[in-house]
Amino acid sequence: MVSMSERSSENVANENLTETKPMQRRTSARIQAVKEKSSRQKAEAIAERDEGKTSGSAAAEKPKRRYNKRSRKEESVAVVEGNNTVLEVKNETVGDGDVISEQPKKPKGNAKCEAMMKIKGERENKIDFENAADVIKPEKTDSLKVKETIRLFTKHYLHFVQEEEKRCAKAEADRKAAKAAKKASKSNKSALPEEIKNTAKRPDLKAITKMIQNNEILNPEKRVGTISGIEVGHQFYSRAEMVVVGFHSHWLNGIDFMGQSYAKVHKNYEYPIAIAIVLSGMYEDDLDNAEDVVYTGQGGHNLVGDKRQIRDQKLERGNLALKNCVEQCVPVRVVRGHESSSSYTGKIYTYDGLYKVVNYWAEKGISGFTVYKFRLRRLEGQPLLTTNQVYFTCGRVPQSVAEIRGLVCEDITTGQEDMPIPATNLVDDPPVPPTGFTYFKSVKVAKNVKLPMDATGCKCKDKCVDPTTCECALRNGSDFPYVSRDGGRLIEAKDVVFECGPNCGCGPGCVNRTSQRGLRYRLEVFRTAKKGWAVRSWDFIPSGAPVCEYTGILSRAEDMETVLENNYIFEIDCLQTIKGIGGREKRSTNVAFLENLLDKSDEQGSENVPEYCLDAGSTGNIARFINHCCEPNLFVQCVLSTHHDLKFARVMLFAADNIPPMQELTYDYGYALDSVLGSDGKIKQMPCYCGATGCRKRLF
DNA sequence: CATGTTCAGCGGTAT
DNA sequence: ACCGCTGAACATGTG
Repeated sequence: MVSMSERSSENVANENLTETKPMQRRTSARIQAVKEKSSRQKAEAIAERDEGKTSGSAAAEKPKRRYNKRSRKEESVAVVEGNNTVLEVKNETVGDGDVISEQPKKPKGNAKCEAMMKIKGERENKIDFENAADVIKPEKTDSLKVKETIRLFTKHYLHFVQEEEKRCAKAEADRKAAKAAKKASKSNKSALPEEIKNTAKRPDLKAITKMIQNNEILNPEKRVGTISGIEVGHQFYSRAEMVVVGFHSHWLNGIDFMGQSYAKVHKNYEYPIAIAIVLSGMYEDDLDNAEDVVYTGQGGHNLVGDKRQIRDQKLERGNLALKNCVEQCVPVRVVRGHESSSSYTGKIYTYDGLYKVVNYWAEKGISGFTVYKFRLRRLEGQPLLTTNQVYFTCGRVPQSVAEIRGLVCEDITTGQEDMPIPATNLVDDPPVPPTGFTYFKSVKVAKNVKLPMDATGCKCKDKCVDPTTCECALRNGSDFPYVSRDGGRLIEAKDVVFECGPNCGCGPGCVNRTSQRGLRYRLEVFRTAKKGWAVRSWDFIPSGAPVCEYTGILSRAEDMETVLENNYIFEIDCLQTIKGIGGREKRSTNVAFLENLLDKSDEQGSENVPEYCLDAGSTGNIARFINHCCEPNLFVQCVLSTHHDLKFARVMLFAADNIPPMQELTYDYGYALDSVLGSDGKIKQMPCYCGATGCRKRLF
């Protein structure tokens, strides 16, 4: 290998990317990052930069950038760490499944059951501060695994939604064609079957099947007790989500139990035993039942809406399993279903903790048939089942301007957005509104930047539907990147999304213009104690939905280098991300059209650093208030519509998860550690206060 | 808003 | 290998 110092600046650009990274003269925060971070490499990199400076080579003419990109957290003060994690340990330890399964078979009587609870209590108290870090380590990855598994599920789900939408569109087209054909030849009764097969209406179930086939189900083995990574209060947005994380293995049944087959593996129980139940149609009014529940067993239902019994229930299947739980003191995971607009399915399921099956009895139900009833009591020592967890969002989300506490500005957008964005401040005294910027809804272009507008459009009319003919769909790999459902959702993160633009024949309602329709959710800017301003939504945001664009002044990156300490600069690093140079995650799917674009940019000798950036320092939209998080709920997606130049790609933020109301919106700023240089030329560090379990502890 | 249809993995049983 | 249980999700129908 040629040693670094022997390289001339001219051949730098031709070197392979990994090697050239330390050679970059321009200190772009993300790009300059050295991926493998041995200190030796770092030292070499710095030495290289110094050399470039003094030698006056061509590359060195480009001055160092002295600002910190989007590092507005400098106002932040000291961090308090630890408290939260300790709490988490407590939560996790209570009701730990292993503790339960260690118990001998068939403890007799209640005394032993009580003893079990006590054992757990002692364990909980034993956890000390020093060991806490070790204990929670696996929990961190487990909760992340849960999140990732659900994201994977959503991806499959949206994929099947799209297939379904395609099928419906085709069916519709066929039907129209058939009608037209009939009109054309009236007498002819050529029997084109009007009825189109109604299959596969359940994309959620398709997604489950897919994940089973791919071995993507988390915790495929059933187990008693808690599931690591799923805390009390966890919200599921469909039954299917519970299946794919191994929390409740049926998408239909209320009672999940371990059958005889488990007797071979875990001999300490008499099977079947129930492990998880779903309380559906539980009305929010009977709060008294929160800790105490009377659950009706399964069987004998007529399986239709009127919910009437038509046969006697028998002590078998789930009922038998619950009975065995009484006798063997097996705790049961309890999930409650709630009607809620805060979900794409209209329902939310909350994990409300472990319950003990106290006793059971048979009685004659309303219709005169035998039903089994089970009294469940919530185990002690678990996180409180607060009103908020039962009512989650209700009551907390303001319904009108008058209800907003700490209001400091009614609408920071000055009426530009379709809905007002209020700002609140319950932190400062006196409460101050956000200042020092001008709200501007869309991107402004700097005087010395010429934005191309040369995208050739598709020839579709009204709405693009056929991905095999729509030119814009073809650019995305012969599929639209969005589904229409829920107002448009991105199926998965892409290198770049090609949307329809001004030269397309379709109208604004086209699914391939999903990110062009402005704000869809009632957002709020609120003041935090440690992180400055932050953003949250009053509405539920489904995973894959567009949240907002990052706007600012579209400027040449090199013009920014004279600016000191501008913390609101977003480098348009789409190209670099695709090439795998940047700090952001590499995405999937390479499409022929995109390959073409990349080749073209290579011919132009396009850089390994972003040429353009969005400066939201003085002018910008809501996105400039969104904080960084190491485990964020939004992701960055580059979008092209008016042109096909990756250097000027629009920057959109999409929901990475289903986001409940009032949860802070965050994305990963994408810094590589040690990639930002201060005005003194030294590596600058910035602590991260995001509070995620997997926090890197430093922003850069 | 009520009613109806379809969905597919599982636990158990028979082979 | 087969069969029946199960109630969620969603489409369709009705006033």
